[in-house]
Amino acid sequence: MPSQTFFNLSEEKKKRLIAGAMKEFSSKSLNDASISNIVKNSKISRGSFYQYFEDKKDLYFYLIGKFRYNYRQLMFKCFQEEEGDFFKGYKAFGEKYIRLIMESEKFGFFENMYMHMNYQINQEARVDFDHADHQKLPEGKRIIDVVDKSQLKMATDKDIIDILRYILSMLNDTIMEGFWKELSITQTQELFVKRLEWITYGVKIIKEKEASQ
Amino acid sequence: MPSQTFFNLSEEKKKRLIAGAMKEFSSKSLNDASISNIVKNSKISRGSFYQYFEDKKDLYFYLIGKFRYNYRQLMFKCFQEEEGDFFKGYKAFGEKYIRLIMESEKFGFFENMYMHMNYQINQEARVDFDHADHQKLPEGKRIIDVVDKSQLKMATDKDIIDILRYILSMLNDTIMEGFWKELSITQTQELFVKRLEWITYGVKIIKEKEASQ
DNA sequence: ATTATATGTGACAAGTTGTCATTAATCAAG
DNA sequence: CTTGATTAATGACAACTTGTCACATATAAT
Repeated sequence: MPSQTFFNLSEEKKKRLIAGAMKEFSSKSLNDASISNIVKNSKISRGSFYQYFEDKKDLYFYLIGKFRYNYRQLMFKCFQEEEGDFFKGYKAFGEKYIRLIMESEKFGFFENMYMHMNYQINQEARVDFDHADHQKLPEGKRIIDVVDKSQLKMATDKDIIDILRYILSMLNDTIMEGFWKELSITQTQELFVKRLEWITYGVKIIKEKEASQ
Repeated sequence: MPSQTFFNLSEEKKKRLIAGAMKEFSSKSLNDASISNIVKNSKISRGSFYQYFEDKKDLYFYLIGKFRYNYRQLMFKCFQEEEGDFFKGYKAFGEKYIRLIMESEKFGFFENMYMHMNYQINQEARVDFDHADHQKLPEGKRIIDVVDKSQLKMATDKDIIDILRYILSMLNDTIMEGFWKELSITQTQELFVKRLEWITYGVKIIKEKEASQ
């Protein structure tokens, strides 16, 4: 987490630093980016940088948190609008989310983020993120409360959360694939929906007699 | 790709170098590993290293190729044994594959590989791998020829390949999760089978009248 | 005006990578 | 053998990193 010193900074200086960092991270991965470049870009001294941030990762996670769309809020809204329908709700959410990421003016940043994101970093960032606790849903409501559980085969809340989370990781995978193969927004959305259909309805043809499965 | 010079090396020297590299990569990610350590470990000069490999990645991809289990062969065998049944075949393959990775004496190497693998690296390694062309199935047979397509909803071969490939990426995700959460082999296998069931049979309860879906 | 406290600074040690002129070993042919 | 030609090995080097730290400079509080 950035130090208090950083948050005390004048808006002008904070903006300068964020812009300098975004410039670097928009063309380079976390690993290839250098602090030297960032301090040059933002015209602050090296010593100051280390007064604000522990290291490069600390700054990067801060930026991810700052520019990460509030997907929980969006997901909540989509499920609500589709009256809890699992397929329709997630479809709406996924399509909107893909558009937000791929249409963002921070395209370069997100592209690098997705292409170079690994499990380790993702988990670390998530811990950071959860800890910050920005993202509480209104009135303590949880996504799971707005999903129509009667549609799903899962019995426990734990399994429902599991499947929701798993589809989120599928969505992220699909976005990566979209960036890598330079798919259009529409193509990426279609790929996502195809996979969502697989998971929702299954890939196997079930014959009448074994339909009890 | 390593240079011809590397392949011309005496077995002793090659082994020394591979061992020195494995030592480094077993406790560090690709990014944290240093060539300086590798050449120290294997007692070769810095200049020689660059005569054998373009850079750190070049060596790393070579090792991945070398130690990567021949999953295609294994997959082929499993589908054959289960008479092409999609669920049974992939279940058998996934369980065996998880055991191979997590029981390997190269655990540290694989753990680091999985935890720090990102889309970019994965794709680059795959290109390297495909190019090397080690891994041709016997007699030009393809996995798709041994899968019972009549069980699946997909109409085209392209879609079948897509779903097979997608489940492979789900399997890798599950292994990452296993490493991260320090799950046992059995727990990781169970998680995989649960997800495979989701994808195979769908997560949604289908009522009689809409069963035509 | 005088302490405290909070910020800003760049030179620095200790590390990294990739290169390259030079030296050493190996091989082929007269 | 000996002489060239090819191929391989070497470590010093420039050019970059990163994180630290003694010091300079603001700002606030008494």
